[in-house]
Amino acid sequence: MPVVITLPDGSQREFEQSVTVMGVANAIGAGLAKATLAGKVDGVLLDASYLIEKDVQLTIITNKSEEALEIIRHSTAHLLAHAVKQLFPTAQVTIGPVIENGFYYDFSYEHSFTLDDLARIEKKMTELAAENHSIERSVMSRDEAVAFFRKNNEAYKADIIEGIPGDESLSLYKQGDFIDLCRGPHVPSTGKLKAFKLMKLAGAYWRGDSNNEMLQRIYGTAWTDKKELKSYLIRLEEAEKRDHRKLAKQLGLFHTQEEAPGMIFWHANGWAIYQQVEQYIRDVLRDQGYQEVRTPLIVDRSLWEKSGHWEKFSDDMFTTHSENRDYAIKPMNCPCHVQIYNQGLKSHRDLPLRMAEFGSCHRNEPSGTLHGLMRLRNFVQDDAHIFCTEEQIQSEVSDFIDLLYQVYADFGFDQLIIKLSTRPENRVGSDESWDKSEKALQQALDAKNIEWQLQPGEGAFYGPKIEFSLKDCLERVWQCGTIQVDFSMPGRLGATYISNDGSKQVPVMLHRAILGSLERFIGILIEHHAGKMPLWLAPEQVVVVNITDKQADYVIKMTESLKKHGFRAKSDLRNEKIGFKIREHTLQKVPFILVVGDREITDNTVAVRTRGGKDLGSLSQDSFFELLDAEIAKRGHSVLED
RNA sequence: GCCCAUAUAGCUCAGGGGUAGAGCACUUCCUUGGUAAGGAAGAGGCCCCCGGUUCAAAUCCGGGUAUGGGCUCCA
Repeated sequence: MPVVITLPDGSQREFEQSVTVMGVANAIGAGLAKATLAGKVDGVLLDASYLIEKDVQLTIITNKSEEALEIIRHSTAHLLAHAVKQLFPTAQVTIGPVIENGFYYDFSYEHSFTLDDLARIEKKMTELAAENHSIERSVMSRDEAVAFFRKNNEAYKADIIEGIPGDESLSLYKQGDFIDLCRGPHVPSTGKLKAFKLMKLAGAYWRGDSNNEMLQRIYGTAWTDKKELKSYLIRLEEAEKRDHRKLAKQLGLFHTQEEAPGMIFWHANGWAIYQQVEQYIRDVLRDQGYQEVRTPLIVDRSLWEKSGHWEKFSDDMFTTHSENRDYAIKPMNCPCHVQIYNQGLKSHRDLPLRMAEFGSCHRNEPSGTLHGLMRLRNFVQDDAHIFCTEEQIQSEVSDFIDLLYQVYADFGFDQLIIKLSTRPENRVGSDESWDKSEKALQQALDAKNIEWQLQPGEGAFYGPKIEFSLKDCLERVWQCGTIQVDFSMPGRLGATYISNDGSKQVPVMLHRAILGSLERFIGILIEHHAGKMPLWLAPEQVVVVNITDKQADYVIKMTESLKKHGFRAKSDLRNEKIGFKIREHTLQKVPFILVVGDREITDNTVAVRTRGGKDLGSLSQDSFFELLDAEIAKRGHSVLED
């Protein structure tokens, strides 16, 4: 039967009979055929070997196509498994998906792979690619496939297939003597895979369940050509230079040590940033009608039993005792806030009541999860709880989201990842309340045209939540802000208010944080700015340097004047050449360097240089102060930056 | 918590069964130099901790701890 193929440019080609994607490419030209990786047939990605039997729209996928990378990475994952099976025949394959910038493959193998093995595997992959094995698709029934993989001692694969409905047929891909179950599509032959690199070894639980065996995961990256690969590796290297732990050492921000794992020793420079952030949020919250409070660090176990945390999280809480009483070091502030709320009778007229605290919390996080400033055992949140009625949830959530966006913009963030997590299986509260509050959260997001992802079943046991996340320098996602509805705790801890009909009611509680952990937020902030903090946050804003000893008095006077005006400034009077001092302060990322020589003294000015190396010329003290004030007022919206 | 790797001077790192190495930083001296490294000399080490093997361990082996990369978890 003749088929008509419509190409992306609208042109049509007619074939006498059914034709493969590759066949069409060949008909168009040998060059295209050589470049063909796969085809998109009526919008569906399929192998180049796919036989077209009816009239279709066809896009030939080559290296230049948007879809090429995914296919290449997928095929490279297979190439990895192929190589591993050749070198380690008793290793069992499991799954090997494509991820951002690459792929991984999980293996079960009696011995641990070493870094040397990794190099050997990569070499074998290169060989297999050079041998240019054709990659052939075939189809099996589910039961055949199970039997096939069982026979080949691939228990994991067989398990995966057994989970697939029995009436479905499955596609298998064969390259050389390696056969894997796969949906496809794949490149036509291993020779198409030219730019890949194995990146790291890691452990990963079978089926993502920590009760299961730990498999060995090999991560790799793959690109359309060597140049792309190289530029990716360079980008990675650059990103690693922005690591907040590295910058913390270089800039003297904080340190950690063995005696206090998961806790931070803030140095003067880091603490200056921290204080700016905290004070900024404090001002914002006060303007938004929050009251700031302070509650104890250590609280009797009985309160945590009442709140339900003891039962669920006692293993993760630090405890202490004295005079036959057990205490927990608080892992969160909310039960204490309810205690403040409970002092004195509350009326519906008091609601919404917004209570904030920069409370220091401790959680005994598992050792393997600690990570720089991002995941700690001691952290401070810009935590607050809003006691309100169910009717007030929506507007409180809406106001909160507006506030959060405003704050993030002030810090220079515009890319947020937003997720809505809904009711989990184990939960408290009526379905009606869940319906209402999930809807309130969703509507608040939708009303602002915010893009968000749904995470069904991922809510807390006491209510649904919205999470606001940012990425670190290596694109890892960290939750920062959040707003959570809580139906449970106010009731458990006896919070009530008198409603307008005179009856006692239990308020709803909204847990909310804009930045989340200040430590984590500052970590991301450091990476986001690569250590070059915007002027309002910079630990040292200005350094005044003399050229020779002659200008020392003028420099000291200038520095004092800067300090008096509230700027963070210091003098550098060391007996060093001006170039040396400039280099040092530039590397320390001080936003402004003021150079004072005899000329400046004569003219009563300062020569202003930015850390980006820009010369702003000689300015009078007043005009420089104006420049600083204007720049500070812009916060993260600055355009002057370097 | 689990898997893998790492731990040497203040920092970045090299080395390796028998006096511990470099660069930068630091101290002192010389130098007073106009926009990213002036010169010379000097000082600096529980080679993460605890065991074992060995005539001898920083080095090899075992166990801890911390850190890094993942996985799981995250009120």
